[in-house]
Amino acid sequence: MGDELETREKLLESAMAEFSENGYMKASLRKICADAGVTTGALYFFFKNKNDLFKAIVDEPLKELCKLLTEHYMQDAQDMDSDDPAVLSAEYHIDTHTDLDKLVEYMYLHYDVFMLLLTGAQGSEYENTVDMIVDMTEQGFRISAEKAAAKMPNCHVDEYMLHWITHISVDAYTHLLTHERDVEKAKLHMRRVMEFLIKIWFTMIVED
Amino acid sequence: MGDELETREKLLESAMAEFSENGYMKASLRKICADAGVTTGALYFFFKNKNDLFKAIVDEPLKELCKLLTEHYMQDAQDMDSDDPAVLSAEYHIDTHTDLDKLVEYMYLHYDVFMLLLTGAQGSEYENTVDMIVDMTEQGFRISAEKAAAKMPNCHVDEYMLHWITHISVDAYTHLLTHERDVEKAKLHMRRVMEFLIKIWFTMIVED
Amino acid sequence: MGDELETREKLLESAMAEFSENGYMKASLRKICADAGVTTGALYFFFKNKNDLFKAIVDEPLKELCKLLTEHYMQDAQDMDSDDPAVLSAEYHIDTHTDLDKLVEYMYLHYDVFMLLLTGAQGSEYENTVDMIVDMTEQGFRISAEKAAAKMPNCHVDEYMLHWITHISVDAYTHLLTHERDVEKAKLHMRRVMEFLIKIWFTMIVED
Amino acid sequence: MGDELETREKLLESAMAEFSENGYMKASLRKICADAGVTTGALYFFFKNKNDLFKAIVDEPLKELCKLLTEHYMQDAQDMDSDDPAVLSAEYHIDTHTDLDKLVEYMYLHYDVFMLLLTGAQGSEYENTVDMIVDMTEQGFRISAEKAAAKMPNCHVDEYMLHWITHISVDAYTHLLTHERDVEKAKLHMRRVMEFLIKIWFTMIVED
DNA sequence: TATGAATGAGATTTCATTCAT
DNA sequence: CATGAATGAAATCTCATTCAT
Repeated sequence: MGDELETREKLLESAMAEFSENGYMKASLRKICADAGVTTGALYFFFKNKNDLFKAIVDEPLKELCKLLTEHYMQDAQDMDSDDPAVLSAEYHIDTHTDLDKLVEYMYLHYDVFMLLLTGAQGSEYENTVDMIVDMTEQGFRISAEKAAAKMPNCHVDEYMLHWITHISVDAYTHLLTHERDVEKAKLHMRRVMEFLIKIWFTMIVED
Repeated sequence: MGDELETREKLLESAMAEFSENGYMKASLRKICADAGVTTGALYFFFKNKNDLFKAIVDEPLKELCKLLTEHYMQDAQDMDSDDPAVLSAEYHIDTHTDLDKLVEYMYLHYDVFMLLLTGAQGSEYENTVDMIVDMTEQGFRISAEKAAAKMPNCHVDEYMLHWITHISVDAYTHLLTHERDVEKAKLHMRRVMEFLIKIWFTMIVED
Repeated sequence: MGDELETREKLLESAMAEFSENGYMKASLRKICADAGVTTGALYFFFKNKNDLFKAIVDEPLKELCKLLTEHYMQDAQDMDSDDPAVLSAEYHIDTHTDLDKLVEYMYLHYDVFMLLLTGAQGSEYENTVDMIVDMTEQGFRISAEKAAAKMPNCHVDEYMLHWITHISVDAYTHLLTHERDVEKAKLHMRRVMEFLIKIWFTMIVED
Repeated sequence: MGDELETREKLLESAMAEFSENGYMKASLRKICADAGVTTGALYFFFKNKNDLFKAIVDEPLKELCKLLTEHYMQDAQDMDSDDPAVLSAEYHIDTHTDLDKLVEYMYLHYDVFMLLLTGAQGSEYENTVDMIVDMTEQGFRISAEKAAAKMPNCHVDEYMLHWITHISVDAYTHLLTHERDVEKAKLHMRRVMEFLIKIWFTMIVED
């Protein structure tokens, strides 16, 4: 009993280790199997191929992350509908963005997985994960930004700045993961970074 | 005449294409040779190995870029020695940083090479080029920032913000290359991005 | 059934043939695989690399040979401790060295392997096998010779003659293998050769 | 003037070094050319191919050695025609074999060449040089031995012992070269070795 | 004389994947 | 569920040799 899961689990563990150490491309399935104490046949019983094995490690955490992000951006956009003129101030958003702590917490809960996704996915179907998240984020940002711009006379959203601010906003998380292993410290860093990102955020709305 | 250079040049061309399309690791020397219309032996007459071929493409532009960067950071640090209190204002630096146009111009002059270096060097000896540039930049930033901090009472440089601002400053160039192919537009984008980076820059100096 | 061993065995067979014909260095793994009717991948399932394949052929017989030699030299040295003055006579040793028949027999049992080891190992980790055996033998000879010298007034072992006699003693076996395929005849040859080697043996002990 | 010879000579020198270091097979013509400061084309102007280059180094000394050997063996055989019964004694030959000093001297005059021939010729047309010398020697030995046997009633030459004694006689020179770099010491060693070889020599003549 | 370029065949090794059992 | 065996294609690299100039 449990033996069925054990092999699969052992494979996932050694795959995690190998992928993290060498990245998707250079990772060797042979080594993963050897480390798990099974032969390649076993691996191919549980997983369709190399990519499928990678997916089994990263897909769920990634999906959950996307869910959290979507929720956050939707809330953000909704807030912008408020009549309160404060929604156009950085301070307002700095206060409301405390929910991003949850995001940091989740990422550090699956620290290894996200490190892998962000730094070792080249060659797999996840190699464009960051781009994908950036795209998602950009859509969220655009909606909010356009709502904000509508409240300001003769203003519109500058496309390049939207791109770039989105990019560094997402990138801030990658940077955090790769430079700070401690969750609590990470949250503190991120709060300060977020403060400045929000301040910059409004600069993407420019006069016509 | 010209035949002497032709094969080497053809190899460099098809190598450029293959490396750009597939990245260093997945690039196939066979394909490079086939595309150049020669045998693998010919390649090994001109280049020691795969890495050496890559180096032949990227090394010189990279060296020149580093030179430009070093010069810029040295000038920057020197400016900070001025008694003019304006050196502590963002505006001053926004004006003096127009020389970064030259950097953008140089990068776009070798657009393909820098795209390759920044996005496809994994597996080669250049896989840490971005980190290396970030390190260089961080040293430059730290010197200037400490000089600025010395002029402000009870202030010091925050390490994490230094890291992060350095990172996004360097990253801004990668982002530019990957999102804007036109040099002139690129220069305009970069000027605006730089404005905000400079504004943020002073926020890394915090009260004790 | 039996199929499991077949491929590995076929590979060892064709490897034996190819190594014997061309020596380790010139031997082609491609040819070995082709002769065995499998692809190179199959070879690398069973053997780590070219050297490992060679080892699989020669290691065990070599180890056994070393064991036999060690036993012989230890017995020899022990005999020298005897108070019987006959131990200083060639005749005594000619009688006691009949156990070397076993050595010849063992070598002819693995005739091909020892031919390969002695004449075709250049380039492999076994290229110094003969030197190694000579070293082992020299140690054995030295111990016995010094014991003998101790029994003779004002005598010591001459180093060069020790070297040389050791060398031709070991070499006698190589010579035997390369010049006589029949075991029984080989044993007869070796007995006569041994007679003379023993006679020479005492000449390495010279007056001070 | 002399430039023509210079390149050829430089090639021979670096070839000597490379062959000695790596043996014929592993030696790289590229490296030889590089070390000589020329390109492969130059090499192929002076030498037909790799083997021809090797030949240019070793052929003349080898031919001279063969001449010396032939002369020695012819003299030896002639001596045997003497009516002096002393020719059947070891002592007689120990005295007359002083001319072998010349042989040792010649070999040490071309020390590197003979070392190369004896230990690094595998793969070249000279890989059987030792065998060839053994064959020559065997012919010489056989003639002398048969003349000696004719003087002794009911005696004949034992083939295997003839083989073996020939072999170790030739081998003694290889052993000398590989174990003693000093000519004078080498001559002393060889005299002692020769003494015993001559003593053994007569044992190849056995009763019918 | 010698260069510089190029050939073409070969080497060993690694890999993800498949499949009968 | 898992093994052990095998595939087959591809990888990088090395080499002696050739040849136009």
